[in-house]
Amino acid sequence: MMTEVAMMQDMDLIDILWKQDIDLGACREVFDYNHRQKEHELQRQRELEEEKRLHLLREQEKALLAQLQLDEETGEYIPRAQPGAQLQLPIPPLEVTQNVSFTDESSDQAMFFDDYLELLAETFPVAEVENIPVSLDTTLAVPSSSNILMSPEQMPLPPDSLTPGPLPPPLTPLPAPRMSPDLEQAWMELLSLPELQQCLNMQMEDTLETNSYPLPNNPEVQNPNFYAMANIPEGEINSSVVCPEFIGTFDGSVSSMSPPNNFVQMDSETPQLNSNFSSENICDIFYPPVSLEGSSSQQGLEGNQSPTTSEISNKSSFTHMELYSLSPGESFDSGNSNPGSEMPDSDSGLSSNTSRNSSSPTKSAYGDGSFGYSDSDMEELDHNPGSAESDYSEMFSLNFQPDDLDTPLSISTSVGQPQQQNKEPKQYQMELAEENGHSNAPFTKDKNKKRFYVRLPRDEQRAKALKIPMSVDMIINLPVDDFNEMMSKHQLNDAQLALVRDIRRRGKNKVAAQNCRKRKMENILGLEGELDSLKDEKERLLSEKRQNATSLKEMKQQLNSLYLEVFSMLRDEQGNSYSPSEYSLQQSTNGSIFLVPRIKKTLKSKDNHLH
DNA sequence: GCGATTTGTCATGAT
DNA sequence: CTATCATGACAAATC
Repeated sequence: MMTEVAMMQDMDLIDILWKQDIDLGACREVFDYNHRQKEHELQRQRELEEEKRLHLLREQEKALLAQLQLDEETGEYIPRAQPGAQLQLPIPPLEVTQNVSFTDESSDQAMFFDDYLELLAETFPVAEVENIPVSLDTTLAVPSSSNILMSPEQMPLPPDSLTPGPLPPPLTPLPAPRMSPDLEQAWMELLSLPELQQCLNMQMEDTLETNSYPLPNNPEVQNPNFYAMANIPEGEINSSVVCPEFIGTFDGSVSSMSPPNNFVQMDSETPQLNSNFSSENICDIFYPPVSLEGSSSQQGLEGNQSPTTSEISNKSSFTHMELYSLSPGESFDSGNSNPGSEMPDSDSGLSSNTSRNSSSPTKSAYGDGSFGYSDSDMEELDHNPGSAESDYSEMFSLNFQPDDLDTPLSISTSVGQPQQQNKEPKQYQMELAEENGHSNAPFTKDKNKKRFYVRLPRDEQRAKALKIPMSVDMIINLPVDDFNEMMSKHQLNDAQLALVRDIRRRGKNKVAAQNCRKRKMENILGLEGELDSLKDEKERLLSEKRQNATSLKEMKQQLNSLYLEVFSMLRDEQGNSYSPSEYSLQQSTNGSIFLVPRIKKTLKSKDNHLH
């Protein structure tokens, strides 16, 4: 507790410094595409200033860290038993500063990673599409500007004493980003969706209005951050870049993670607030797990690591730990994920050398709790590009899917989360890709890996992702009047409205399809029953026919026998019997009976009639 | 792994 | 014109 108090004080100092930085000129303009070059210059100047500030901060933090030691299990800082060991790391303090600044930004209450994620989720959909490219450019143009807010570690550039020795190695070896061009292209396509743009614009306005952000004028500030955050997944590497410390600590893993150029640049370039924000978020996402997990699943890896690296990791984790300890990790998961669960993934990622490490943590953050979102995200991208959550999940999933979820998954499992959760994002992405019709290689690749989990209702996921304030049941089942009334009560952006309409349409159509199939089945059953009855009727009639034929035949026989009997009794004038072959008996209309010769039969009958 | 069935969704036409 | 319903067709999921 004592340590926390000290930390808070330190954070206040950092916060002040940070605000100063902001005042100095960390403006949204930095993100503006047009202002890139200007910003570039400004950033260089800022870098110098930042370095100075960083030194001050480092000293302060060092002092604090010297007294504090991170408890891996609890994630809390406690008075150091062995102060000497950790002294070497100035970087961790930097992270602390970041965290502090981060918290300060949010407000009195430290803004926790979860909060940021939520904010991201809310704002991202709104974020202007334009910002994205801008942010990228800016990042490229001004790599160092972020330093002010960002921990020096994050900054790739500063060769200063600030950067610890371990950092450089991982960075340099970083292979080309694993993100395939296809992924980037897919992502760009998503971003370029008109719906997404609308969403982004809409939400941007909303966020600006609602946001009590310390920076008064810069909506972009947030956007870039969010954007950067959103993009992070693509550039898993970026995260590593952003938080070189951890990377450095983790030998192979970090190296494996190659930050995409854009992402790296983005991180560095993002304006102070943004940069800090994004960097912090990223760091938080990735680091916390490391620090927390350090003992558990990653131990093996850590064990391999040199003691210095382990110490570094611990220190670095310090900031993250604080964040987690302070911030309710649960909130973090937009869906339901627990910070701890998330942590494992991230840790696994970090500890594991796989490039996904960074990505996995992010995923876990979203995916664990909200894999449901992943689907929604997928679809949201289709329908609603704006939803931050969806973006997150997608981005992560996209980034990670292609290569290897396996390793991270295993790690995550060690942490305690089921692998399935990790896989889910992929699956959702798959769906998304398919649904969207963006059958980019990354998306379609993994068709083999199909969902093992029970799929959550898509529309509910979508609704969650877009934070639609009513239940899907209500959306679907309310009468038109009530539905319109409800819609009028909630101010929804275009994306939300479109989604609500789609949900209602799909829901009703689903019911209609069910009824239709039910009716069809009923019709089939009815027709089958009718067929059976007709068959029975047929059988009955045939049987009756046969019976009638039999009786008819019998009657004919009786008649014939009777005829012969009568005929045999007839005698002519000489008393001879008539031959049945020569004569026949016929009855006239008046009832009299005539014996007619067969040959003359007709003639006789005529004669009889004539007479 | 494959085929059959179920289910969700979309497109389209009717109401 | 819009919303809803009905239904065939398709694809994914499930058995």
